Amino acid sequence: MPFTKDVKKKMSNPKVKTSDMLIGALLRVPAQAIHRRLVSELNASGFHELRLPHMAVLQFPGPDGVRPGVLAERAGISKQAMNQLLGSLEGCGYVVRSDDPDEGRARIIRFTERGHAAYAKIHDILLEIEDEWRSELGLQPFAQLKELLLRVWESPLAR
Amino acid sequence: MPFTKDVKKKMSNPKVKTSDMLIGALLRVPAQAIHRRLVSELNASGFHELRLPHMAVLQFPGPDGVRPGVLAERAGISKQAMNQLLGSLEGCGYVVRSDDPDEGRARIIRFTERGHAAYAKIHDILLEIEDEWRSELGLQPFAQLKELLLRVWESPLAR
DNA sequence: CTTAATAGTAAAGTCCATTTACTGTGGTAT
DNA sequence: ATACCACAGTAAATGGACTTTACTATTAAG
Repeated sequence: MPFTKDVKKKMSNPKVKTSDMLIGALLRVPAQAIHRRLVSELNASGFHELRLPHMAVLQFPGPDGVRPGVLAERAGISKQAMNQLLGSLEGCGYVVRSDDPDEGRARIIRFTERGHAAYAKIHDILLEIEDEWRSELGLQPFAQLKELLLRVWESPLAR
Repeated sequence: MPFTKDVKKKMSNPKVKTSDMLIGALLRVPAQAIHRRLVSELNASGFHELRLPHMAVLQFPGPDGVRPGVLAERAGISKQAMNQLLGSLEGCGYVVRSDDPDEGRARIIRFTERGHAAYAKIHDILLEIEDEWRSELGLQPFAQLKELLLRVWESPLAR
């Protein structure tokens, strides 16, 4: 009875100027919204074990064929934390940890069928979100936004 | 089926097309980078108690004069979680929780001097980051990027 | 063969957030 | 007015997630 499904109420939004909003908030809020939506839509699609932290593993470009240490570095968490997440995902049947045939001390993450399905679903949801953004912003401005963000991605700013 | 075959091993792929990267990753990576930098620069500037979760409180437009419940809603966490963070910040001397003179059941968060200093520092760091982005992208493209993100902010996409 | 470096793992501890439950205030309808 | 209910905030227990510290196993260098 307490805490009904938190429905986002209207945040009273008095006209804001570009100069008021700093790039931190401008990036953070929509990124967070996408993140949350990913999890809730995945849960609704039968992948009910997946939680927000698991997204650190499923992040682009995905864990398939990658070593745990690399995944940890990508996500910006310790190897131990990543290993725990991988254990959790392995327990739910999304990935398997197999030995690297070339290096005895290394392991390699592989998707299971279920893992592949979840990753494909994430891709679908993201395409869906892109469609919404495209119709809200317009085709050309949206392309421009992605282009600008890609320039950021390729620069040292994103490190 | 992973959605790209060519970049699954190495991130060092030099030429990436806009269509390959989805908006989720394009937003997430720089937002994360900013977040981490905020914490580490704050720590280095004498605010050594501040951790990543505390940013949920210090997020724009800040907690000064706001009620706990509103802060919780902004950050997308429960009132209890927010209350715990506020308790932590109060313990470190960043904020105080005072009673609302108008409504007996409400409380109001106020910055201490130290809190104001930390918030100002965050603002400085963000301005610093904006400068870097501006010189990397160019003045006009950067303004365009912020303008586009502001349109997203004002739309239902960011909810 | 010894030593050092690397990849991964395990256990303990800490920090954070959710669940559940409670107090106190404000409004409203009988 | 009393009763009732919704709302703002708080508190304790629980569970989850990440870090620190420490360990094993493999590889490479001397």
